[in-house]
Amino acid sequence: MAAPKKLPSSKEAGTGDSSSSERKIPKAVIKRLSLYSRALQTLERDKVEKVSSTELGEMLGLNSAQVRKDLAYFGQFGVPGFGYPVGELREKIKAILGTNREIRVALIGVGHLGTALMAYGGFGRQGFLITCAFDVAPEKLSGESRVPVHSTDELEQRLDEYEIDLVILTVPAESAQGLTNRIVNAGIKAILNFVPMRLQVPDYVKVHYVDLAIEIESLSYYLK
Amino acid sequence: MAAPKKLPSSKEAGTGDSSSSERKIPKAVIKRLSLYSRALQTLERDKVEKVSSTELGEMLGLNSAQVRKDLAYFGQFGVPGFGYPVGELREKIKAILGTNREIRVALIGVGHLGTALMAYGGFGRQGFLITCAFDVAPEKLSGESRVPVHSTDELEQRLDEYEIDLVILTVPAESAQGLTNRIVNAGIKAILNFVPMRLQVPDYVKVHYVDLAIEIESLSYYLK
DNA sequence: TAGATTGTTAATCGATTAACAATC
DNA sequence: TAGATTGTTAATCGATTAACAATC
Repeated sequence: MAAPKKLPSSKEAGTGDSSSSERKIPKAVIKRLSLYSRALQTLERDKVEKVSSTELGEMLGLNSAQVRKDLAYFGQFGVPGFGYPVGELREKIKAILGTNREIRVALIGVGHLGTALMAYGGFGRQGFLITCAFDVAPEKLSGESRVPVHSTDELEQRLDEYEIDLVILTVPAESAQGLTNRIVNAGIKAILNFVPMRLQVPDYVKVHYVDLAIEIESLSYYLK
Repeated sequence: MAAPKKLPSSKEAGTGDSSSSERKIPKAVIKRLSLYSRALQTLERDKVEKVSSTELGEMLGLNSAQVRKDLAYFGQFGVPGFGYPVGELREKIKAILGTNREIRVALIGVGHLGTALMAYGGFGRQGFLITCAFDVAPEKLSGESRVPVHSTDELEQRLDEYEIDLVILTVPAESAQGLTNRIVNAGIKAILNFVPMRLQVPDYVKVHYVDLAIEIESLSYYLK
């Protein structure tokens, strides 16, 4: 295995400037931020120009205090007695999330689920572009797909070539860890993992797990 | 101060008792229960006969105290100085989850994602059987599919006919609430919802949300 | 017995909600 | 000004972790 490349250069070492003075943002807040973004998108489409924390909370099933507190982590976006300006707030949230630009995504594992995710419109709508895909047997897939499907042999150079930011992993469990090691070494820092297993990654890599079998199994507890 | 209240729970062995006297089980515990189940399945396959809370925790990235506490909600499954018997514990967890029997599932909305989920092996492996599917245009789909695809016109009678326990919802947002009302009226009590919107349901209906766009958008926060 | 590991209580940590002065 | 709603602090609630007596 090749040695890791460019880690984020050590600005943080010793200086302790930016990150130490900022309040730490809870993970749950980040997740709600993109809920807010989508709700605001809907309001914008409907030509609504302002929204209160109570209204936004009702749309999403959240407490109004929670909405205000979440937003206040990042600045003063609201106007007392008035509410929040819809368009402006959405832009600010997108900037915070970093989704005010196109995010380039690669998908590894073009099976049933992978194919469905490539065709799924929900990603593109939020500014995510599945740019290329990988599979062990690309030749039998490339015709079907709207995006190029490459061999996993070419993983490292293609991730670089396409300037990929984020990887969606939909491969068999046996190959998941090996591929993860390779993409991490290639500099990928965010993985959306559909493989039902824990991935070992360095601390600076963020993995989100989507575990369909667990979702359905834990649901069945409530059937009784 | 009064008499001691802790007693070795030998009376637990019988039938389930009234919910009012039971401690309430946190939602997070239920979700981990099915993680335990799957980990134990792996151990069983590998002919491992006992496991400690520490080992189980390491497999899943959980604290050993949490593992013990989670399991202790439901009884005394472990042996001090020894650990937990793998096969027995798995059986008990499956019984608690209610997945020690076949759970019959219907899928509504045979688009890309629906098709992928029908083909996805992970459900069947945990005892879930996708028995039938529904779509507004069943005729162009039924040939492709291994399970019968019915018109949504026949929703109520077919859910009854197939004795469906649980519904997976993969339809466009516009039709989601209407269909939800119908399946709830037909007696369905658990929904796995892939539609990116909140569903209005009575309190006794349990909905789990899988929101792919949110997962990926909130990931991108960590790219910077 | 000696060693290991449970079940459980107490301590800690984090997240949600209520309340209200500030302010538009 | 009068009414509305923010931002923020304090209170509450819930979940995780540490510690250890019980016990196999």
